[in-house]
Order: sequence, then structure tokens, then C-alpha cells
Amino acid sequence: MSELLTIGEVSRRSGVAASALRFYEERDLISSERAGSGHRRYPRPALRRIAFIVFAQRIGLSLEEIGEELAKLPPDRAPTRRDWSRLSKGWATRIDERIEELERLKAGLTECIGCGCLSLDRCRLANPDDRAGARGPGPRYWIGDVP
Amino acid sequence: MSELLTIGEVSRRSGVAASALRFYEERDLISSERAGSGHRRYPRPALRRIAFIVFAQRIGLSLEEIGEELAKLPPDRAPTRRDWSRLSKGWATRIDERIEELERLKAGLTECIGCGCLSLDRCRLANPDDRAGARGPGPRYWIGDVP
DNA sequence: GTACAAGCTCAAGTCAACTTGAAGTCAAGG
DNA sequence: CCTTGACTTCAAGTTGACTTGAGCTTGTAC
Repeated sequence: MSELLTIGEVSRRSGVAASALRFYEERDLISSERAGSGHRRYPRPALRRIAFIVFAQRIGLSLEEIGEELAKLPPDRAPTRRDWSRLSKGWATRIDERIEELERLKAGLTECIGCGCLSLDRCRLANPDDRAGARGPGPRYWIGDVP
Repeated sequence: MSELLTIGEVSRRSGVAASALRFYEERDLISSERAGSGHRRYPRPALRRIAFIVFAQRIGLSLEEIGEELAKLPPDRAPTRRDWSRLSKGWATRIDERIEELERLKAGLTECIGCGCLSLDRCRLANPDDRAGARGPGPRYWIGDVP
């Protein structure tokens, strides 16, 4: 097990498909050195970077957002623990918001669907913040049944 | 305000774009009667069905899953409260699971990224169930950094 | 030296959930 | 009658996150 890892090794260790790793590289989320052959060689810290990406995805960030976060890392030196933990600051808030929404939805499960009203101003399927946050394609909010 | 609603009215009342409503109809998630003109006319119960769809989406179900749920409703009569609430049974479990994962991720935020280990067997970014549940494209789990 | 596994690039395909556009019809007000 | 807005269908486009395939090169094991 050498100092530098091949894409296959990184893929097995991270659980991320090699094609996905190449894709991430194309999007500048990760980078690799090249062997004389043109094959990718990853230094061990790349694994942490990839872990960070997977982690952030599970939380709900898009690759673009993740890229913006990663761009905040110092380009000149290997990131320290402090660097990493600074990045994930603020995520807790995001997680909490999503958890709150899920709690609301869970309440609505019995209160709204159970009772049959299913309208947001009376029940609590979504709050004003959710509505304000509606953007992009697809249904993002439920306006309610009153004029 | 008549007995039957036009697609525009339903769109305004539900917050779901008319194009999305047509799309749902194509996917047999909702249905409509037609006026002589060929224009869609929705009976009021359609609003509840649409609310159900939006609700289920927020919880994280795909349209296909939602379709399967809706197919369980009695085709011969208007669904009752009991019908609706039977559908949403089991969702609470699903919500709880997702909340638990988010809690784990939140813990990992400080424990794993903070400490720098970022590997799942030692930290708690994902549990065995998550790994087993890995399917479909994209990274779904993090195998860890040990052989 | 010869398989054959593993890598490479680049273009194109996939999937979900819609949206957009074109080309035409219908309904209501003046 | 005419305009304007709401509606229709059908085909094609969009976005995100990848995957797949073709065609070619490299590395390793016997």
C-alpha cells in the first residue's frame, strides 16, 4: 500500500465509483496528480476531501455548494482540522431546519391527513419561511385553501 | 366559485404549477373530468389528493412511490379520513429514520470532521442499515478507511 | 510474450420531475 | 366581431449527478 493511491483504490476505500471521482475532478471538487502513464494518483488527504463531499451530500448540499465550501480551504497547504471544522460550521443550523420541517410533517401526518383538513394555514405542514424559501422548479410549498 | 375548478384555479389554490398538474395526470396521480371544450375540470376532492402528493414529496417519497400509495385508495368511492390516514401510516417511521440520520450527521459534524477521522466504522456518519440500503447511482455510503 | 484487468478520454445516455415552446382552440368583455 | 387570456396537445429542453460505451493505452501475472 503505497503513498499514492490509484483511482480504483480510492474508489474501493471511499465507496464512490471511479466514474464519480472523475466527474468530481472535472467539476474541480477534487484533484489528482498523474503518473507518467497518465493514470491518476491520489495522495491520502484526497480521501478526506471525498469523505467531506459524501458527508455534505447526505446533509443535502448540492455539488455546487460543496464546491464553494471546498474553495474556502487554503490552496497553499494541506487543510488542518480547524480548516475542516470551520467549513462545517453553519451546517448544524441547516440540519436543524430540516429536522424541524420533518417534525412538522410528522405532526401533520396525524393532525392534517388524519383530520382531513390538509391546509397549511390551519395545520402546520409548512411555515412562512418554507413558503418564502420556495424557488426553483417543482412544488415547494402549499398555499392553502383560503383566498 | 363553482363546484368544479379549472386547472388555473387548482394551480393557484395548491401552489402547484399547471404544467405539473398535467404531468401528474399523465402519470396517473390525479385525474380530471373534461368540459365540452376539452378543458380540465377538477372536483374539490382533487385538492386533497394534490395536497397529499406535495406532502409526501416533502417527506421524501418519489412520484412513483406516491403513485403506489394512491393506488391503494378505493377506486369506487371518495376516500374517507380513514382511507387517507391508513396511507400515511408507516410514514412516521420513515420520517424518524431520516431524522435519526440527520442527528447522526450532526454529531459527525463535530465528532468526525472536527476530530479529523472521517471514517464510518469509528464515527457515526452512517450505520450498517444505511450501507445496506445503498442502491441506485451516486454515492450512498462511506466504507471507511480500514481494510 | 501474451492475456486481461485497470486506466484513459470524450461523447452520449439516464432518471426524476418538471418546464418551455409551438401551434392551435375556447371563453368573456367591450 | 375582435381581442386577450386561459386552456389544449405534443415534442423537446432543463438540471443535477452521475453512468455507460467506444476505442485506445498501461500495468501485471503467468
